[in-house]
Amino acid sequence: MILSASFYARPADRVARDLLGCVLVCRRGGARCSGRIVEAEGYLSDGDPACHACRGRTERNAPMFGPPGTAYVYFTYGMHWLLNAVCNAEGVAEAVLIRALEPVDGIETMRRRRPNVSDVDLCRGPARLVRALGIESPDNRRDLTARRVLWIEQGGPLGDDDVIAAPRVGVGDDARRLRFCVRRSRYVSRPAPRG
DNA sequence: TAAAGGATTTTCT
DNA sequence: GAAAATCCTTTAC
Repeated sequence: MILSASFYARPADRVARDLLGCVLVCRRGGARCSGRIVEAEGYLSDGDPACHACRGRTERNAPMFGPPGTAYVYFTYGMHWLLNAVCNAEGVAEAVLIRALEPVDGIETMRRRRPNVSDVDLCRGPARLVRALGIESPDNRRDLTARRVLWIEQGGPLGDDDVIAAPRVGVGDDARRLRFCVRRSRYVSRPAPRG
């Protein structure tokens, strides 16, 4: 079952937790790839300096102000694309960064897209999973979710030991807020959060 | 195994 | 002009 907009119409920290175990599906170029979400990070609108929208709306972060369930894909560090799911009510700029997947379908396609990479590393990292799913393209700025190129399906229940809730230190020494990061035990993008 | 540094371009101040 | 929600390779231990 594909998650509805109402699933995302909540604070990003809650959505991040509930996205664990769900399956992210991407259909591009005739190939269908999917992976189970094992790490996600919520960015709240309430003064988080690491949130792209903390200084208001810009051309880049405009999708964050859109309806819940919108895909927000942006470019950073000169070479990486990152995927977010927009959360909370329309006009409230919150999102969940998808940080790592456990590959489910289309692994051969992922291997072609990421040659010379071990299976464990195919989707272990927010930029890595974007490459494995083939999301990088000139039409990144469009609403991939609404166009049904990209969607997230409901996952199975998680065990108590499956979920790790860890605060992540914000960007810069003056970070005033800890973001909420949730992970499962395998395929996490980093061994442990700082702080 | 861990740490450090380079790659590279968009965005905002 | 500086910083950025990162990744990959090299180097050191």
